Amino acid sequence: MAGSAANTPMVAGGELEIVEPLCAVFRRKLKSEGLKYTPERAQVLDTVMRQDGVFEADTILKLLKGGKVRVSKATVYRTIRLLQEAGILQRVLFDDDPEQSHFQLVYGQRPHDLLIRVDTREAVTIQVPELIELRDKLCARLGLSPVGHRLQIFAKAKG
Amino acid sequence: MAGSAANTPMVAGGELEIVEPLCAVFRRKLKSEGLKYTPERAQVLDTVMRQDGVFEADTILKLLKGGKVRVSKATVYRTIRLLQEAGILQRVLFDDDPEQSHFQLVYGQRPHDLLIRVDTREAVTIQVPELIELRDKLCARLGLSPVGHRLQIFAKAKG
DNA sequence: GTCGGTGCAAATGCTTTGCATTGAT
DNA sequence: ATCAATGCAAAGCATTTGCACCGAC
Repeated sequence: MAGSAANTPMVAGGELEIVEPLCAVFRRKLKSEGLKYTPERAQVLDTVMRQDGVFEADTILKLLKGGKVRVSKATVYRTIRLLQEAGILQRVLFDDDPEQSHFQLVYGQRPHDLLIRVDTREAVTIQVPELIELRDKLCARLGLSPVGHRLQIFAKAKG
Repeated sequence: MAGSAANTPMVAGGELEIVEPLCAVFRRKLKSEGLKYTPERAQVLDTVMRQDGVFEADTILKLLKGGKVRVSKATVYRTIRLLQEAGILQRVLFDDDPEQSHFQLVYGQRPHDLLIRVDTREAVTIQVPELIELRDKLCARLGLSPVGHRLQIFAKAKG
């Protein structure tokens, strides 16, 4: 199975197979906890969805300034937390910035792994299907159920 | 290649093949930047080395209270940063604790991946040799040199 | 003897929270 | 109509920094 074209790690461009609209996922999560789908939350989700790659809470806040709906800093943070719980967002770790939290979209079941160029600080989303196999096999051997994973590969220009 | 015993992911207990004493690694890094190997830095390194799995700056600080050498909070943080730069420590991400940074030892060339139990919040070090192959292959295809990686697998008790 | 390191405490900056008011269901 | 969500600003907290003194090379 190794080496087949379909199983080869691929860099995912922007093409995304969205099985279900993200807002539906979010609404479901909210409803399941008796929470409300407010215009502010909708607006935050909308802005988050437009993000490409890794972003920060502050970025979202700034993008929302001047939008149709006024959203406060507190609500941005509160909503980001909800989006994490909903499995829509995931925090990402950057070694050189302990202060700020970084996020990425991880909607759908497919994990979005990252290739981070240490020379350019550029982060590209990649997909490594074999990793999921590996992960599931390992969990099975330990008698555990995989819940998810997170991979970051660090690389630099050859030379 | 999949399925061969030698290549199967393994849980690494505590057995560590240390090729070179950690303090030698640290001293070399310090010397290379014209920095000094002080008793405080030695003490922080010593305490860090005793840690098993993931720990926090605050833990180190508390363990150092009452030790032979008095080490301040500032020095603990400054030293942890140096240890990160030296490739001895790496930050680890916990989704539910954005405030505090978590660290783990990553001395030696072997990456220390983590299996995190979401039910018990327990973190176990694992080794996944196939991942390195995968990583190197992917980088090669993109014309990049792998520098390192970080993997966290989240799992819970089966049921 | 020099120059960087340490300790202290104050500053920093992201994130969270309390409370009065507003708004979704 | 009700009960939770929002906004504001203040609080909270891990981490960083300025400065006077101390110690390794």
